[in-house]
Amino acid sequence: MEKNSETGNYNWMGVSTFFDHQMASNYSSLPSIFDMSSNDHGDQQRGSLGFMDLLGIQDFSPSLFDMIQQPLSAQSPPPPPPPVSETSEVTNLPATPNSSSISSSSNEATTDEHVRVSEEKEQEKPKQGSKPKKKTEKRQREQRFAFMTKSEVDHLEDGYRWRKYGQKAVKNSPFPRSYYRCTSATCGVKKRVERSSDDPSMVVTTYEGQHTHLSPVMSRGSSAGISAGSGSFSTDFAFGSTMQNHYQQQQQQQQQQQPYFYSLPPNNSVNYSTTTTSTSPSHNLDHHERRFCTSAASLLTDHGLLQDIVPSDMRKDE
DNA sequence: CGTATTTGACCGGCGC
DNA sequence: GCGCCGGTCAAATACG
Repeated sequence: MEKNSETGNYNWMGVSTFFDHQMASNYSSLPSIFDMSSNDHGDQQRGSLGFMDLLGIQDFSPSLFDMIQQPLSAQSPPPPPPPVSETSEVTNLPATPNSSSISSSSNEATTDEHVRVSEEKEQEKPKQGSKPKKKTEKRQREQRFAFMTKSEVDHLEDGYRWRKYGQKAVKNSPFPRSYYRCTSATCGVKKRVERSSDDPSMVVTTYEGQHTHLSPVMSRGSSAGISAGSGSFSTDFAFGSTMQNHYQQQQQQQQQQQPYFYSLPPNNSVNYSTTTTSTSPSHNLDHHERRFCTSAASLLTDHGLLQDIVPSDMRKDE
């Protein structure tokens, strides 16, 4: 299991958006992305993730698992392993998962999401498996990007196609962890999906590696996703695509900051208040709250758009 | 028949 | 060294 000891500090950024079905319907051209309630195979539902795909998952994270299991420890150097369970989540979230509203996803079909993302630079890990490869080299992992999503479905649709290659029971959790790999032959991106034992309504998704190709959805309807800038999801698309390029550039020049996270559409789509007020059962919208945790200090110093979209109290890292 | 999922076995890392 | 555990493999199975 990876340790977060090396990760040190996490800087959390929170982004919340809300998703309404109507909006989703406007993007029928991007079926899978918004298909949160449809049943894929009868029992397996799919959620949507929109932005992630595109994230290109580049450099990130100490897995959320660590964050969850050792909540604050990552942020506070002297890790006093709180016997807590999910305090961390609560702590970092503007609205506690439970209380939060969202919890009660008003619409079944919809999904409220609370997302937390952790970022970490991990070393690349040689493929393990039957054949040992360079075992002398310290195991390295792909960069990871983890986040939590409040969702009823485990596997969030993110625009890419994934093939499940394993599932394991997780210690101290009644929920299994599923392992997925991008179906693209040349793409080695992997992702793990598991439900938080502390809050079953929360799905923890960890991406590892970066896509070497555009998402199927993007290639097929990129213009729709990017140009249509009136919804959080469209934002996600734009975000994702740009992020990919953005990160590639970053990797080359290793600099940069500019929390590109989210180029928000003019009118809304991002509504933090909904996150806190979503508690109201009568709410019709699905809420998505995404939290990003990045180890890049630079991202923190300059919040860029985040300054506008993220409530100060959400930026705890500061 | 091709593709995706399931699931038990296997492997390696890590803590004791 | 041993056992636990996370992660992956790959054969079997399911599905369209």
